[in-house]
Amino acid sequence: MIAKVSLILADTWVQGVGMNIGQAASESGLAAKTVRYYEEINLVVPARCTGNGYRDYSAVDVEHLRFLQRARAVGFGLAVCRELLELYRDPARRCSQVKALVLDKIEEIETQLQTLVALKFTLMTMANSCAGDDSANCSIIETLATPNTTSMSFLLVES
Amino acid sequence: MIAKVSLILADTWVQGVGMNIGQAASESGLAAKTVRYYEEINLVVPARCTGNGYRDYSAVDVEHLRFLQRARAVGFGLAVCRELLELYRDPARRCSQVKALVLDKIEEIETQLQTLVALKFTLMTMANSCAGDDSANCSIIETLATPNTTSMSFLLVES
DNA sequence: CATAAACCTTTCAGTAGCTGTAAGGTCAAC
DNA sequence: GTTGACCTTACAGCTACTGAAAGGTTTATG
Repeated sequence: MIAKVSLILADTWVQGVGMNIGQAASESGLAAKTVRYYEEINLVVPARCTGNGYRDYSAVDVEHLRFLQRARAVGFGLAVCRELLELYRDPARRCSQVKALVLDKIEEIETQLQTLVALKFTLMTMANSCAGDDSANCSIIETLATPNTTSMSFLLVES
Repeated sequence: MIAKVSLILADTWVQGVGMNIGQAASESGLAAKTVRYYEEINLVVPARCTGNGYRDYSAVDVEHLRFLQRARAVGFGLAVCRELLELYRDPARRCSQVKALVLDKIEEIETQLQTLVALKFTLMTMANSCAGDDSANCSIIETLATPNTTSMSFLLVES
């Protein structure tokens, strides 16, 4: 009897209730490989069809995938995305927790911006002082080869 | 006779002529592990002491390591660093080749800057619209969960 | 009904540029 | 002689995927 019931359950469950990975991927804006990867690291773990072993994504799964896609698109790393997703799922979350993560990220980006602006300035200084002709004399190469306090000194700050 | 000569050569060559990796690292501003890595990928390959197998860096090796340190510090990837180092070593280089690499890098940084500015803008918009209090209602979470044409639409450009 | 295209599955390796760890050999000083 | 600071190799891990190989399933078409 038990075996029979199991068989019936299995039969009715061969074709998944939700969608295959391809559709979940296109609906969430992620690559199918990325979606599999998110399962591997336990971010979004779908059900499985018993018949063919295909992944079976529910509407909620896709919602979570889309959430992750957006969180990644604004620059959060996967560790923070995981936190954000947990907060999203948690009805007892506090808004301040979310905001703190965003403010941290803004600060991080601010730091990156300052670094990039400094790099750009240095590179433009180099380029401007360089003839760019066919000779072997190159002020850029010289700057890279020789300690030059004028144009590279501020880079010491980040070391 | 031959064996004897070899032994003499080995004896006179046990202690390297240059310096050990530790000193080469500190003189170039790189970590010793990084210097070993640069050898592994054939960027700077030092001689070896025959006695103990220690790496033996010449003054020229250290010059090259320092060059790489500077090139990395202004943001070049290792592939471009390799090109720059080859140009540095090449007396037949043309200055324009060097300048082209720098101009490419400036353009790349410009793109990154634009991306980061856009991200920062989005995140600040999110943060500003968020109370950051103890309630579960959070406009940031809502923005990430729901397609919001107002604050996230421009991110579609980079996809 | 056969077959080909378009799906799906797993596993492994690779990307960039290191960094950490383990397990050990060598050297200089006290 | 022994302690501590150096050096060696080799392997694993980090981020966030991506590509490729080798195969099973489903669907559309002739």
